Amino acid sequence: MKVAVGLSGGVDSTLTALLLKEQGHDVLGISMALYNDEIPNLKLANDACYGPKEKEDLAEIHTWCEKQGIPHFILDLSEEYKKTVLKYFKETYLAGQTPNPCVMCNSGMKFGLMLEKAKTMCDFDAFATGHYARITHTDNGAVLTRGKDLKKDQSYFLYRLSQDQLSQTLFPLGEYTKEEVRAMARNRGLIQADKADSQDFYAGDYTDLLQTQPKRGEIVLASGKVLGYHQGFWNYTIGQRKGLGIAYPEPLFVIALDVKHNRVIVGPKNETFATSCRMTNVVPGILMTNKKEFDCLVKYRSAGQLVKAHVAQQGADYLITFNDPQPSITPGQSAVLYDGDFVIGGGIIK
RNA sequence: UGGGGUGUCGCCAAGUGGUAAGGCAACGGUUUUUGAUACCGUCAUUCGUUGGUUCGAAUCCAGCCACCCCAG
Repeated sequence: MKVAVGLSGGVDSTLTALLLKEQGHDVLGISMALYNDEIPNLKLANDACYGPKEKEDLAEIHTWCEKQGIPHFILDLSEEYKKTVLKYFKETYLAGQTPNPCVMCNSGMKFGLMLEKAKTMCDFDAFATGHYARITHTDNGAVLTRGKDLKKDQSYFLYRLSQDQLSQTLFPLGEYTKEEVRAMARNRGLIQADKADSQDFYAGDYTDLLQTQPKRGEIVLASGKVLGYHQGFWNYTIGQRKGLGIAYPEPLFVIALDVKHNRVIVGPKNETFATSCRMTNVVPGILMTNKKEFDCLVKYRSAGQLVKAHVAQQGADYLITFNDPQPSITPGQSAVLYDGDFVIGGGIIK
């Protein structure tokens, strides 16, 4: 089979390409170039998706592909990235919400525009990436499934993939743990084997991307009592504790952002809890077809735990009611619904 | 300038003769394909100041300084 592999230059995607090649597939590599110099002076960092370091990473992976005899295509998608991910990122923060850039990049760029563009340039039967997730094929269609390594599972970032996207995708690493992947990479002598693991969306100050001017506002308790000042509500996210700079008898967390008055509302831990939230812009998986109300597990923050909840459709949206009150449910973040390892669907918290 | 009170880390605050708790904040790190959370670590040789008593004081005494309150 002819397989196109999305290559970022890290251990995971590189090993993915190698494993597929070892399995006898006809492998070709595709990478996106996202950064052009339009936003100047961005921080040069080793482990971020977006930034000036990209050029170096692409050169490295290109060289590696040449040595492996893998055809490699670099697609310039910087304009598209700006129009989708960066715009979304900026608008969400300025609306007082917290974006999921990785989620949007996966569905819109990697499995979206990049895949489309690649198809116009070359021919392949399937698309593979180094994500830690699996796809279960059923009679009704493909179901996104958690990776075997639950510590590294990335299904949360992939829930917006459509049936069409899932059906042509391979996640070879979904069957392995990160440890096993690193070991396999070392055994094969991959220079990326011990590269730093996680990559941030952007390594520098987020205001570099928002391109806003500092604007002083109040940090207040729910009662309205002013405790301090900030330089723009968009620098905060709900649930945040660090960086408030306020000395108080107990730790304070951001509980709401008041965009209209440029105020950050804070409170002690017990004020961060809520029992329900509304989910909009929902992408239903096939397990959600014709279901208006059901119990399931929900992950409402990327590094969060799965928690029990009841989901009920309300017009175009869904109401999620948690069995136990949950801390810091954040508008803009994704809520992903699970049935065991299977992803039922997901949406954006309103 | 009569009376009373207070002065310990950026904020709050224990400690009343035996050699500076704790919370918050901050900083550093771990975890994390979202700057959340969580976790680990660091953070006053010094207690407004000067002098005295004592083997030994942040703790006792005296002067001074600062701030607060009540009176005038």
